[in-house]
Amino acid sequence: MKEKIGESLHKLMHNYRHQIREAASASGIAIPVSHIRSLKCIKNIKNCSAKDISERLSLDKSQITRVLKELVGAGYVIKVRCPDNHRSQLLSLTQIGSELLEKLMMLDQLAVEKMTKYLTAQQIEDFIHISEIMVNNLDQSPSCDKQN
Amino acid sequence: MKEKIGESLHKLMHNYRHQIREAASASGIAIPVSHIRSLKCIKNIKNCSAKDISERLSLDKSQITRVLKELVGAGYVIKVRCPDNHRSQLLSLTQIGSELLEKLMMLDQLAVEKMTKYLTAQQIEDFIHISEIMVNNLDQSPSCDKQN
DNA sequence: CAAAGTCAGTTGACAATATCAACTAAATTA
DNA sequence: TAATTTAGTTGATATTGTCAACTGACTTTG
Repeated sequence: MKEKIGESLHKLMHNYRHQIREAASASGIAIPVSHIRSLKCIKNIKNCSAKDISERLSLDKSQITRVLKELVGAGYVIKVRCPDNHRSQLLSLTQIGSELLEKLMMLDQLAVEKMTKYLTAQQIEDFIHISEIMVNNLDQSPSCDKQN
Repeated sequence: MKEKIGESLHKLMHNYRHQIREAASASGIAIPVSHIRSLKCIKNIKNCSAKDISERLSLDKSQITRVLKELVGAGYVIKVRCPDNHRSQLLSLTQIGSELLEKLMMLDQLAVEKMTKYLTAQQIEDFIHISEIMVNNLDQSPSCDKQN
């Protein structure tokens, strides 16, 4: 049984991402998933910096740099030098960035609704809980001393 | 709560794939995950064709063509024209392909063991079951009439 | 204070995964 | 036989992931 878990995850992930992209593009929004995830971080993290996103999403900081470059370029996000620490820079959503994210989050919610059809709240909760346990089990990987 | 599911999945997937890659490369094997998944298909599907892999893994057939090209080039897989249907070609593992896959599957099993630590068999089963429900919920996507 | 180290972010290079469209050759069917 | 379908290939390109070297700003420490 256990050995099916890997393929289940791959497939689920594939379908979920597909659903998100599809829904966005069906609404005339063309934006990669990583951009969406980054936007969410900026909204949810107080005084969010690039590093915060990188950590929250477990993505390489170089990837975040590039995502932000596009989001800033498109006018969805602005960077402000952090007044008390010139190394980091505070990110915030612009007006249109907020509006975009709002739409995207609605679409994401629809995707989740569709995905979790036939499931009870308890099942969903358990699922997330187990996911988190597994994430933690893998996180303290012995070869993960790098804290980038 | 529900809204956390997306990020949980992303993170879990990221860690799981990382674990697999890491374990393989720690054993001196350098091979992408998609190659491993394809090898598994060839082993598990009787008279496996490229199309079978593409369907089983929900991957684009062009991706499979390329993966197979490398696996054949590396001597892990051989293609034989299907005697009764010259359009398709039967895939099978070579000796070293089988040996490689055997090692890889052991590593994968270790990864799964690590990932599912602290989880009961029941929890794992439930998790997989719920995953499958969600996969199905997303599968009959209205915009998925393409049966590539 | 100045050299050495740390930290946040950037850049370049590249590997791996995903998507789409046009194409070939073989098989089906109408 | 002509039209269509099927399996696989190829080319192009987008997205995601990884690594290493680098800059500029802070911190530590001698």
